[in-house]
Amino acid sequence: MSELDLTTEEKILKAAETIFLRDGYDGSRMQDIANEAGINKALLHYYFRSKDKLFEHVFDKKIGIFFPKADGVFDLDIDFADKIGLIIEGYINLLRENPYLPLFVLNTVNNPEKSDFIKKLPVGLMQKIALNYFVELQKGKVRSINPMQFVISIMGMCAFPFLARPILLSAFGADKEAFDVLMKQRIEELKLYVKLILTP
Amino acid sequence: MSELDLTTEEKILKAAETIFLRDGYDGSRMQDIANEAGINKALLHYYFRSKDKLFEHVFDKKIGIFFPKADGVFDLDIDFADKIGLIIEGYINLLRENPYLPLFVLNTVNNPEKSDFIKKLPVGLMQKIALNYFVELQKGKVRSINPMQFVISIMGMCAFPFLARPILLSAFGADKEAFDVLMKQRIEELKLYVKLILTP
DNA sequence: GCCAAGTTTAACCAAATGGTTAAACCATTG
DNA sequence: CAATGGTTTAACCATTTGGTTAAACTTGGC
Repeated sequence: MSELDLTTEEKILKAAETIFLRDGYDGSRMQDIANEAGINKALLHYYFRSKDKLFEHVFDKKIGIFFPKADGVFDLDIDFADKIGLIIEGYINLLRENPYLPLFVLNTVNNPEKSDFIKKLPVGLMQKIALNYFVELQKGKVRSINPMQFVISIMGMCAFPFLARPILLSAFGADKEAFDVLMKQRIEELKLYVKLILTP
Repeated sequence: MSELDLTTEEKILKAAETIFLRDGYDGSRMQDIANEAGINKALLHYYFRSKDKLFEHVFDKKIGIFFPKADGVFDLDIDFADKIGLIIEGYINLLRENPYLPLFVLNTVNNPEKSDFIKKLPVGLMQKIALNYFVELQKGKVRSINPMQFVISIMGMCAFPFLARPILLSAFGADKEAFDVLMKQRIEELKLYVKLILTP
């Protein structure tokens, strides 16, 4: 099935993702999305009634990617640090494929006009990590720090470079390829951090 | 000098900061800024010729805050880890006063239409930290990791919670006050992280 | 008091933008 | 083949938006 075999609805959604993620909600024009999809602007309103509705479709899809499940990890018979390491590896590789995702999600949840969307956030994994940290803490197996701080640190160290990419490229004079190498390297780097931080 | 004693230009700039930081460039209306400043919309164009020009003024001011200097720190006669600790403390307290600053800056530098602004970034401190890390590394005083990774981690762990605030409040059922407590606590938390990561 | 310069305002304008409508097109089915 | 229902388009509409203009207002110097 080639690119041209997509249904109109799929073409619209794909185009909407491209434009919304690149330009943000306010910066996106329905005409731009129509052009990107190679169709008439009125067709957008035929399939999705309004810009808001179309955006919500895109957001609902993307939010599930940004907040992955990773349930299986906690059933594995390995150290807590190794479980976190697996989550980090999966997450950075996910963001390497979706570099604009973090800024898109953060903009939406910080937009006063989109505050309803906050209820939709599937924060289960974040809570699960904090909870498991707490359990390990009780067992005296990890350093005594606030589990919430730990979760924030993990998420931030994974997502921040993708948010600040233009700054990093500018500060360190790197290019796209160098950035991707840096992110691959970062996986092992963060696994080390985690072991250091967790060791009581 | 009360709030009402501000000159018109100062009132405009203050209002523009409020609106641009809250709503972003595309989400901001010149009329909203005029209302916030308590003046006529045409006055905006009298003092600053266009929305772009006004935005640039705000950006130039804010970018200097987001990228602080902190030069003095490196002349102090203390451990490298303590120098980084001081920078972290200053930076988190800065962001506590300017919680919308990180998203504002990241949006601007990620905006394809504002790519020129990237040249303006005063990334001196970032480079200085990386360089000093490298020097310490030569002396065998810190763990052997990539200095760039270290800088990214520090920045990310400081700035990310302010970017993801709505997510954190949602995930952990916290309120504004709890968040600020968490950020104050985070200063000591990050100082600990740094010591752990740096110790060879 | 009055002139000149800077300041502020109301009214206005053209372009952009989200959305609508009615007609044309096309594929399926009786 | 023609009727039907879903699909696509061009043209159109109302509102919003950044920006302009010309007149009114204020202030400082003579």
